Amino acid sequence: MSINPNVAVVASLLGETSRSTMLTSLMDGRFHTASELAFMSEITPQTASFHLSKLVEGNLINVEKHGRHRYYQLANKEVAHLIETFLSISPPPEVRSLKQSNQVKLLQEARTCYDHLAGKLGVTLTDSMLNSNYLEKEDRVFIVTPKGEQFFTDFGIDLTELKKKRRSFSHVCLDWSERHYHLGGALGNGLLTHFFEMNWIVHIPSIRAVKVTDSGKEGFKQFFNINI
Amino acid sequence: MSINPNVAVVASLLGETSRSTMLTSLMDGRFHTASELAFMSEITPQTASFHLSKLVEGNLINVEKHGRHRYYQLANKEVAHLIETFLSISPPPEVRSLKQSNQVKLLQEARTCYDHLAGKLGVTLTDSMLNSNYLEKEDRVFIVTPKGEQFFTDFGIDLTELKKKRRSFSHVCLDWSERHYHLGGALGNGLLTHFFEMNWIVHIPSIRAVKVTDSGKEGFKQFFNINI
DNA sequence: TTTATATTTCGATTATAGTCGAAGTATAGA
DNA sequence: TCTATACTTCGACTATAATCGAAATATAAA
Repeated sequence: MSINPNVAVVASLLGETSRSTMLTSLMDGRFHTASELAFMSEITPQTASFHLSKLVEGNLINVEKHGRHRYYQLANKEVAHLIETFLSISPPPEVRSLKQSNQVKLLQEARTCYDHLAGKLGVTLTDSMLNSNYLEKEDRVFIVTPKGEQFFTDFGIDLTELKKKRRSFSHVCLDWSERHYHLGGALGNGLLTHFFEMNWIVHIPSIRAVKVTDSGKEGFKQFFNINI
Repeated sequence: MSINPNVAVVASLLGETSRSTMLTSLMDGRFHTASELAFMSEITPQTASFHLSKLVEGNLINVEKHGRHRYYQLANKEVAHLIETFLSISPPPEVRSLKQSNQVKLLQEARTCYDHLAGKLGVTLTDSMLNSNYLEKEDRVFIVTPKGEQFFTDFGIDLTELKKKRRSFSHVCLDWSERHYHLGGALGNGLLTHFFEMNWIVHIPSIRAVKVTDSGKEGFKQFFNINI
């Protein structure tokens, strides 16, 4: 029977890898569904459900039910601030072997973040589209300019089709390893899918890293002025 | 293989009750020995040793070896700030029964903190001694005034004896439930011991709370002008 | 209505962290 | 030198948290 505030109660919620991954994913300030969070932290929906109810119980996140989806969000700014403090003092992922060290390098270079492109390639690509005035950043979303509409259509992306999808069309996604944002949402996913279709990038087995192929190098240079 | 900073590594160190109690105890900014910290978190020295090495490993605390003692301290201001953030958002200890609720009330009223008096009584007593000019607060220690030396001697405390002890003579101890400081160190312990000897206070079994006896009520009124 | 998808609940398994007793090392003090 | 104290290491035990398969529930889509 102690009398001090129980620090361990909240801290233990953050002290588990799956939960801390979920919370870090929620640091973009957006709503995420249970399945998204499960996928991002590489656990089954059952386990995610288990963790999410703990986080709700502990007042670290809120949930809104819409149809069969549950939308989760960080509970308040204090929680976001707490996680930010942790992110700033926490060590980068442990590297115990040459293999892991190489994997980290590959992941830093180019990887998928949920269902769009992240890592240095993701950031560079987003910057390129901003510089070319295909996109304009507005707070937490990216707006496709008229010039951009033309470009994406020519490039082979069906914007009308993407807009139909019942999900965020185009939003800013924060990347805590690069400490910079990149393009997410349906458009981010559309581009990623198209890069795979055109064989510009290929999956690297067992991790989320992707590798730019020779034709990809040409393509990124020609269409986005990116040298890889 | 993730790429984000590993929040869970640090958080899990805080997410265990014994360790968070130790860290909270270290929030007074002073050095504490392994045995002190073991006692405060109510675990054996072996278990404390186990936890303390984890905390050192995780760069949350520092250790200095002097003779057969190990002196532990929070590693830096960032750590202190982190724990402070947690203390401010953490819930008070869980109360699951009427019995526990009563225990919390008793602990709030008067209890021992390591080896001196804390709770409302500890704070009131310290305030009284400051108001009567027996003590003067200077940063993190209390200075005994000439008037205070006279008082403590008359009261039956052997200051010369207490000063001989190889420990802090008189320091400020922070109390996170009262959010206020009180007297700790050899003098704090000397007073506590004397209160027990004179039967002003008695232990309440199984918790660290103490109860003021009838003669204690008279005594505190007469010597310290405290109404209980 | 039927089928597919999102999520939760239940039950069982597994891994591991916290715990302490026993024994060891190091230092202080007599 | 001997004894007491402070602390650590080792080994074993235990409780519990994270995990997932299977199955249930709720909603959307066809």
